[in-house]
Amino acid sequence: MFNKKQHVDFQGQSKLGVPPYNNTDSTSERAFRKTSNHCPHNTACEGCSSRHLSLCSALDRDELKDFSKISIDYQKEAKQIICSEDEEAKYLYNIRSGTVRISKMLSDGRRQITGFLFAGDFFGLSCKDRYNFTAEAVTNVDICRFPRTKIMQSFRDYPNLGERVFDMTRTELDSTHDQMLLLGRKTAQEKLCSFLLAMKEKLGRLEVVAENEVDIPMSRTDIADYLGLTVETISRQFTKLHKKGLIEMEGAHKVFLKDIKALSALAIGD
Amino acid sequence: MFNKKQHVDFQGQSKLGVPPYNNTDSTSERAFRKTSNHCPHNTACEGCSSRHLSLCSALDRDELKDFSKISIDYQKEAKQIICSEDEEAKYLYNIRSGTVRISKMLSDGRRQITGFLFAGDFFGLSCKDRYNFTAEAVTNVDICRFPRTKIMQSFRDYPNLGERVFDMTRTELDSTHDQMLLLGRKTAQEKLCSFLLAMKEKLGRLEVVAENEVDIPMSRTDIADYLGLTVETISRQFTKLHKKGLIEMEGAHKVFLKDIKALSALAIGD
DNA sequence: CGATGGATTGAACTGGTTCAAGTGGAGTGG
DNA sequence: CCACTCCACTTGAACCAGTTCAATCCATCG
Repeated sequence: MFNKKQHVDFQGQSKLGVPPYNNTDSTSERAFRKTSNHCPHNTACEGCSSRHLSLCSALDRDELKDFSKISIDYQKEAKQIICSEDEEAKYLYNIRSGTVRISKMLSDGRRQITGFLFAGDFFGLSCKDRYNFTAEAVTNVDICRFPRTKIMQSFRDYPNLGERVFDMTRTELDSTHDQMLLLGRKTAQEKLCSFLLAMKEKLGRLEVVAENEVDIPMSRTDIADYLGLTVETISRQFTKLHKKGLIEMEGAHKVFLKDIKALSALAIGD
Repeated sequence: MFNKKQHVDFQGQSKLGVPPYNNTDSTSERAFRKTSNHCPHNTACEGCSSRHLSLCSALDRDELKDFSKISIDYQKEAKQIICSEDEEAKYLYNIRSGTVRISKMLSDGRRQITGFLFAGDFFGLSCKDRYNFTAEAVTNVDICRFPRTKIMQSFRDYPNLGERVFDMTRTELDSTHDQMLLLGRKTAQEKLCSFLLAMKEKLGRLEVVAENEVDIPMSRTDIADYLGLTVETISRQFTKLHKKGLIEMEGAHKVFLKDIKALSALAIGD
């Protein structure tokens, strides 16, 4: 695969499941220790530590060293734009830490967030030569960027890597179908329950927190635009779940899921 | 790529753009002549004519002959199930002619159709070992089926083929994002206009019909479940577009788009 | 010709939106 | 350290797009 190629662009997002390694703040340190999916070479090597994250386990150490050379790392502050719709799609991005939102807009400002991405996820893998989405930092983020032409060559050079990314793209496609069911057919309450459980699942792999605690990084507006609702509805549904005794809040962003079973049932409309 | 592999399952749908070749009814004959993307070996060879369709241009004639051996062709009548959610995911399916719907359900019967597939499209490409969707024949369909284990090996044997399928998967992922924007943020009218234009686009490649004619193969209920609306709303929106003079109907399934420009504007909320 | 099932139409209803006001916590500056 | 501002969030009340329920139409088929 990838021996010859015309389309070298990118668009796609996938959960890669390997949190940042060389991040120095304590949360991320703990986060790294939590996952079992760290540097597969058992050496905390340079490649794994800084360049490509989740992709590293598809490569051996020497391959990794070469592969790392084509990327650059940098930061974006919360609310900054990483790339915009219709901009030339030059790069594949891999998130090393923080939260990113991927969105699309209608001309009158209506916005749909198609996904939230976390440490280990990548995006920018499309077949078009322009991004057809906007990516923005929700929190401060560490990013790793690969020129799309070069990474397409890497997929050819390292078939395991290409195969890994293909796997992740298919997994991502699966989850967009779940999201379509949510957007098209679930009620506001079902949507919010599904969201909270999905966040617990995703963030649970990256952060060490109490069993049923979820630290939601994004605003109510973001949640609304992700679930196809308004801020007001999100707020009311939080209140409703609280009154039912299913969740406890601490500020607007820390949620304790008091009854996972009941929330799961609500999430699928049982 | 695809030199070694653990996950060999499938889930995904992609537009491949090559209509059936050896189909004998006149519509399909014309359809075939319409596309320029036919047998790339200029021989109307056995492989291209019956087994794999859209994938054939990624292979030379000998490769194609081998590749064809792993598939079997068969038919399904309208309304029959091709594969079901939670059933063991043994096959990748390629549609040779007809229309298929891919859907997901909630336990109380609410249904979301995540996509309609036509000649040249494939599905069943997931990372899970069970399908997480149901595929049903909307019209009578000719299908070509590949055991997933064997086709994964084919991707390794013929890198061009694997790369082609990867491309198609990414394209499919792109279009699911457009659909999420539609489901989450568009009004009923915008949804129907978007749908009609998308159908014109897709079917226009497969059928020879008058410039602005669209022959919609699916029922109002299917359209509703695809757009996240009810049958009644679909019906009312058809009437509304007709009264505005933007479309003309002939029976419930033949639509003439009288003003593509206006419909396009309505589709994106301008 | 009556039966069956999809499509349309009408009328009442409602979940979620819209608009508007109020609350609370973090940051700023006097 | 307090007052002031800002902005995200919450709450309330009126509204409405789309749903629900019910009746009817209409094409096909035995």
